[in-house]
Amino acid sequence: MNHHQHSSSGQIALDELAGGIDLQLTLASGQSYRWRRRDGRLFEAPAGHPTPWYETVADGTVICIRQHDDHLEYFGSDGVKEHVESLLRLDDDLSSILEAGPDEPIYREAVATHRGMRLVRDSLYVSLISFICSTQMHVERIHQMVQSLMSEVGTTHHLDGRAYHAFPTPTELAACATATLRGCGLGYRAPYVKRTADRIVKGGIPADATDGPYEQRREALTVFHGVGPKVADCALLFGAGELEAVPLDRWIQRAISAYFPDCDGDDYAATSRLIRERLGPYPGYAQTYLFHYLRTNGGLEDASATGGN
DNA sequence: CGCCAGGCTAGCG
DNA sequence: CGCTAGCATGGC
Repeated sequence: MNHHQHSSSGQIALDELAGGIDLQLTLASGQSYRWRRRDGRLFEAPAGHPTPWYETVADGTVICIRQHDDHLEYFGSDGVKEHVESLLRLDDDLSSILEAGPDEPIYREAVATHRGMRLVRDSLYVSLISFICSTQMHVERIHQMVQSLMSEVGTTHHLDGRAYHAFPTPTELAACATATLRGCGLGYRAPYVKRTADRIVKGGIPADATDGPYEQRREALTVFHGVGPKVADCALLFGAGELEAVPLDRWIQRAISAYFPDCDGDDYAATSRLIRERLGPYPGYAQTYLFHYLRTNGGLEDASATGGN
């Protein structure tokens, strides 16, 4: 299949992107796990520019992209440019979004350290399965699991003699034996993924999970096995462009006790409301900066000790 | 070796 | 309802 696809390529000047972009940071910050770096070392910073190629397949379109000093270079099958713009949220005015964030020292440190990280825009389905895999797991290993699902179960596309793997469709996942999914490293999450894929094949994603108020959509997504409020928030933020969503994972919970103790509510929904009020007009963006900063810079070590002020 | 990782489910009281 | 043991797996 996909025999002679037309290829397409081009450039996007960085000064056309308000706030610029750090491609490596954006694709290796634990938001999307569908990207493969061609040198196989996604989580090591590249030596310089141009960066290695990053590649994936979305909606049957092969997408390759790398960063130069003053532009992004893309290459792939027809429609690659539109997919790049959408997947990397190139329409976001990053400088305005980051500036509008909360006037909190920990947030400003995170932005100063990781400026250029954009949110991604995957599909709800891809994010849902990816984050079902994410529970009790390191970011690096989530990436291994998803990459394994793509290469073992997903459809292989070819462009100019090179092979690219797509994220498996619900039908492809549902057709897998649980043992196959365990073979991809999913562990106890294998039956969660299988049952969720089965359900999507039979009934799709319910309408109240894709339309309506944010909190209702988060609740609606929990009908899927292996999906609680945190996984639902990740799916909505990274897979449905819901910038209101603030996934309350261990790191953010710790940040709340250390920096925003008054936002510690009685349950997930209550804490979510309190912290969202605190994080400015784009809570999901602020959360992603905090998460990445705390996870990679040990930003909580000294904070809990110096309680005073 | 024991602990931890972008939590959730099931089974208790 | 609220509470929590158990869950697979690999890296440190």
